[in-house]
Amino acid sequence: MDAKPPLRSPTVTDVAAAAGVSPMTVSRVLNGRGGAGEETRQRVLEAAQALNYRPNAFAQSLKSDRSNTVGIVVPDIVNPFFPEIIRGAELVARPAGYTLLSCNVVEDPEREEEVLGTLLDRRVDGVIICSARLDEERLLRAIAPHRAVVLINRSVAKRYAGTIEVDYRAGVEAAVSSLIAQGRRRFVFAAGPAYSHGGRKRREGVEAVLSRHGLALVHDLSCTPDLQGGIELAGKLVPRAGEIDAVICYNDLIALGLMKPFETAGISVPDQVAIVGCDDIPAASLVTPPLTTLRIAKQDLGEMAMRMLLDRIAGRNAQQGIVIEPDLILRSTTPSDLVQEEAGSKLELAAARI
Amino acid sequence: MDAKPPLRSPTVTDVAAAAGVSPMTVSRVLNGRGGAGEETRQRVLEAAQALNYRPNAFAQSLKSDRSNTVGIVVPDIVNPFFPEIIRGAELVARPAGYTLLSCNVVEDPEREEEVLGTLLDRRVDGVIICSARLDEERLLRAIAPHRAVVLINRSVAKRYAGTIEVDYRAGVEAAVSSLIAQGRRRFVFAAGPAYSHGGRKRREGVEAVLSRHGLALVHDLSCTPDLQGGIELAGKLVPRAGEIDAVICYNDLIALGLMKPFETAGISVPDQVAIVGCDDIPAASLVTPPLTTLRIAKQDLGEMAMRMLLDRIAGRNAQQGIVIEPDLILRSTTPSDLVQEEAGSKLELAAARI
DNA sequence: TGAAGCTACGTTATCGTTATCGTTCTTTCA
DNA sequence: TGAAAGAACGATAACGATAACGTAGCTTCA
Repeated sequence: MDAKPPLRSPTVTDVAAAAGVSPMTVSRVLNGRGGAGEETRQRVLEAAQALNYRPNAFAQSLKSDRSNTVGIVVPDIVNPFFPEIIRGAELVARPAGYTLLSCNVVEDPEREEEVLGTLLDRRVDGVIICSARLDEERLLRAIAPHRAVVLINRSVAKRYAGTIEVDYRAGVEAAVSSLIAQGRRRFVFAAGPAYSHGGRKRREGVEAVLSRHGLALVHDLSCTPDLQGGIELAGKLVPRAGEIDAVICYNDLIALGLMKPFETAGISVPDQVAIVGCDDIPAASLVTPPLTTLRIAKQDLGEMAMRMLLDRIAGRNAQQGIVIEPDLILRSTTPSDLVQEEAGSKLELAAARI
Repeated sequence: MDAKPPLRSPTVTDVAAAAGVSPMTVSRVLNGRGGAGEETRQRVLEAAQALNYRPNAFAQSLKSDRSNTVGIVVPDIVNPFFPEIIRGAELVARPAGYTLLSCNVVEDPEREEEVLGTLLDRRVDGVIICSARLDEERLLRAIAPHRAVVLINRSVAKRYAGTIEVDYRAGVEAAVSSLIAQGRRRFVFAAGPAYSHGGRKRREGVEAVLSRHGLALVHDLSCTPDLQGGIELAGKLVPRAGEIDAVICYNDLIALGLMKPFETAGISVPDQVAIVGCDDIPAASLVTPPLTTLRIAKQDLGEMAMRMLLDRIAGRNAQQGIVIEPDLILRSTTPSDLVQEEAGSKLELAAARI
């Protein structure tokens, strides 16, 4: 129990010496490949146990050309949307014998490229990329050398990657439709990062419904997809509050960022201005008034992505693209005759769209 | 640009062949060790570029016995406290040439042990462990084989690991003192995981101040350190609301979890019951009323931990233990004659304690 | 009884990199 | 002019694990 940091960890050779056999026999025993006598097997196992032997993953990977490691790249680990995805992915990866390497890109395309390179150096068996911010060409170049790729919220030619997309467009259409039904006409779209694929889908959803009603966006403003972005955006919107009556936000963080400044400025939500978020992060239901938003099954998303990735690594490219539908969660930042009960309330989108 | 997944990635030998030199020369050039002629250098660099060569990290690690990888273990990546720490750690690790392997333990000691083993298999050069949940003996056994270890919020004999601790005890004392000054007498401690070291410190802080005033805890209840835990705890506290006038919570999530049920039950916060959280996660300032809490510089914490770890990896064990002080952020879940302004308000603890 | 077949191992070679040492060729200066 | 020093590079071996093959000893049955 006197644990001093061991200068060198034991190798197969050490175990072999201790058990009085060849390294190969140790390998055979430890990998359960058979071809070793029962008595020898016991001796080897005891020796390995005694030395606290652990196979060197580098040596194994070098030989086998498989790292049993998969990567997941997220734009910002501090955004509550992503940790749940990571958790889902990990929940699937670990029982399958894979270690998950999660990489944070801090919303920086350069970093995204760099990180995909680092993952390549580590010879990951596959990568999941969430909300890739790179442009098409650089993205393709970055994923090309990878053995298996799954993209979340980004589409790309099928041969390059599997995709899982949230049908933001439909979700946003449901939200906007519901607001129009309640008489709102003067919409603002609080877009997130300009290069976001999901952001474009959301905008399409807003514009589609508006144009169907002969309306157009009053403002289309971009900001960073975090609380600070929402706060800054509020600075621009407050002076023009009279011109608007609804804000559709790229995500919940932006929406939450808007709320305090609006309250301070005496802009009442939802009476004067309605606010809709996206993602349904935990904080959305905690604030006052609780935030109307699009719920996405984040952990499921991570699990599905990882299952798809493992399939692709194994050469089974059965599922090429999955689309999941968000649920419109009506809370109190949008006016409503019937605000849903909080517990377990879900309005299936399919139903919500006409 | 026709990017089909390459069956085999190029090796030094491929580059060497392309440049008409030996593999050794390629290695020399790419590692900038000198000992290569300028003209040769150019040829090699061009060849490497053309083949899109990337050194195999496994082979390098196998030779050098260094992985340039460090691990960080957190109890729950979905708890907003931890992603900020991870981000801080990554911000320091990457420029130093290290890849960060972050592992999620889902509040399970078994998993913690398993994960430390996995990291060992990957031959990480060091590990940061946040809020280790393992008991002393198993923790020591688990960290012993690691080359360098830094513990966040857990102490252990100096020879085994560097430590960074938040002085929760002092922080909680400040919070409780301030409540007592305002006439609160009937305290509940909403403890988190029973095996949490930081939790014990917090309890000590509460009890120290209470006993100084001849008081004792009315209830000492444990729950999971997440929203759900707070909600469940509220179920127990609501019926006994008459017996209490202040709840000190293990963390903000528990505190936030209490608030909605309290509101629903007509228990007014802070008039009837004051609530104090811990961590100052973003949601704490967004809810109504905003949550009084202990602010911890989470990203700094991650950065410091990583710097300490890199020092230890390099053999510089200068800093053995660091203690950081939390700031008591007085918001509106505690009564106050002078509620602090939100922007930039910090009450330095040293000052807050008498 | 002896050839074939099987089991239980050991030997060798290999994955990709790089430290070490050796070789060749050029330069330098007594 | 020749010995010594240095520069530029190649050959070899090793990191740890294991696939492929080799071999010794035993069993089996014509």
